[in-house]
Amino acid sequence: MGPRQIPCSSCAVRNRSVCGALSDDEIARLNAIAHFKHFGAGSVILLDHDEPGYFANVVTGVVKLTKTLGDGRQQIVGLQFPSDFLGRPFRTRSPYFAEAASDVTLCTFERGQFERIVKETPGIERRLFEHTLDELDAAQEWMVLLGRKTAGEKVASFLLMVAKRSSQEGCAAAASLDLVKLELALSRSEIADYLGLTIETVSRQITSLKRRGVIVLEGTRTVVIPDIVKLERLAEQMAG
Amino acid sequence: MGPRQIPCSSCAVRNRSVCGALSDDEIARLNAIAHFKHFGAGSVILLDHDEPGYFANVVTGVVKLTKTLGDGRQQIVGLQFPSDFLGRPFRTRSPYFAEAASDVTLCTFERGQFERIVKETPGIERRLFEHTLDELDAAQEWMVLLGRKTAGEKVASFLLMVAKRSSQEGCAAAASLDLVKLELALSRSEIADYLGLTIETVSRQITSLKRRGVIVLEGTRTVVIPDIVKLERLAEQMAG
DNA sequence: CGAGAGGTTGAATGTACTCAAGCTGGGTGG
DNA sequence: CCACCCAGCTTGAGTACATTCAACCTCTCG
Repeated sequence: MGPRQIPCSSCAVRNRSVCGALSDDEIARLNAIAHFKHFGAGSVILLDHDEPGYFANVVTGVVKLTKTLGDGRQQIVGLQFPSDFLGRPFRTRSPYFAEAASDVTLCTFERGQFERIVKETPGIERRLFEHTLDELDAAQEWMVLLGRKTAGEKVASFLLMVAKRSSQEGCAAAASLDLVKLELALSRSEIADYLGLTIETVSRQITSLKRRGVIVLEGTRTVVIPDIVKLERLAEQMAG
Repeated sequence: MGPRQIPCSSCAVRNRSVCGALSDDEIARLNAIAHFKHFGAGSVILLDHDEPGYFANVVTGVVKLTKTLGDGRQQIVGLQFPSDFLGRPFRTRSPYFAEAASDVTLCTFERGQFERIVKETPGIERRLFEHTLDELDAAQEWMVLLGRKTAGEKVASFLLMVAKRSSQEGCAAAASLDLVKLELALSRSEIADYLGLTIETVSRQITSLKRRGVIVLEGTRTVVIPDIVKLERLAEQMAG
């Protein structure tokens, strides 16, 4: 948990994270308080209703944000990929439970120090604001999925979303759109909690996509998408 | 559409809106560019994918924010009550369709002028940020409802949310919690679009609540809640 | 080789949807 | 003043989609 292992200049998420578009001086100040932290798949990052000790950029891996009802029903309300920012500025309590969906590396900033720097550097606050707006857009987009899409459309939309976020990581290399290959960070049960479905329904829909040749499975977590346009059509109108 | 008809000092939403906690100077600058606009129930406030000409505080009435799928399926992704802020700062295109659910009064700020003032007064940007965080919280809370709650729980949760937001308006007077009376701004069809249900299901659930004495209807849009605690229980576990 | 977690598949069930008819209240015109 | 109309809402019957319950498969790990 020592100081960051790599300089910001060679950080994989430097440009897309809140650190993007900051001046050298601003970066330097953040760098001074940054510490890398590693979390094994399944480990808890942030407790519900807890006061988080730090903010963080996701550097590698996927973090899932979960809300739970009194009787145990769960809903994943957000997935964070590399370059996403973890933590609510100006809020003392976390509204969700954060857990490492895969092995995760975070670039953390101790709460008090971070808030002090933010107060003095308006550029950072602006970046945080933009990230929050992105999160809001994603949440409202997902509301449409949860409220109005069929199980088939939900699963197709989920695969598309993962494909898009994953291809961002490897720069624009995978932007060719043909023959996308992706690794699912989530189990079937987690996918179900993200889509508002049950495990069995998710499994059946994935099988159905496989049978129709829309996707090819290698094992249970590696998905190849031969024709992403076909999948896109299925994400909005399952009939097509 | 002239300049604001009332001074900020006597504005009904002054304290809770983005104008709250601003200095006299900051308020004065906003006031200088503020214009009231009225919208009849059902009229369009903002087109999907459009570049909005202004930002605004909701002063009276309710604004609904809608997203639509290719085949016409709709989902309301947000409801804005008095003191809520309309418009995405730093974004040029609106991600949703905004419509007056009831008669609405907005306190508008012309886009360019507003952005100039925001740039010069960090206090305002901070307030906008806080409002965006509230919106994100609400969206994620609603994701749980859409993904994991039953029809009965959804309708109960909806009534509770309206009760809470409405009682805020009349100060804390209605905070007594006993015998809450509220006016629904939304039609059954709009409630359905907010809850991810059909008209018929919403109607049946409301009827069921009525039969069980949890609510009393006066006409179709006025709801009396004799025992709000009972409704709260139904919002999380319909069995209870 | 056995155990167990994660995943798939099958059959039966149930919740919410669809389709359809009927009701209610406000507004209009005869 | 009443009859009529229409939109919004309610109610009913049948259906479909996703869920539940259960069995089985498959891989990994000890």
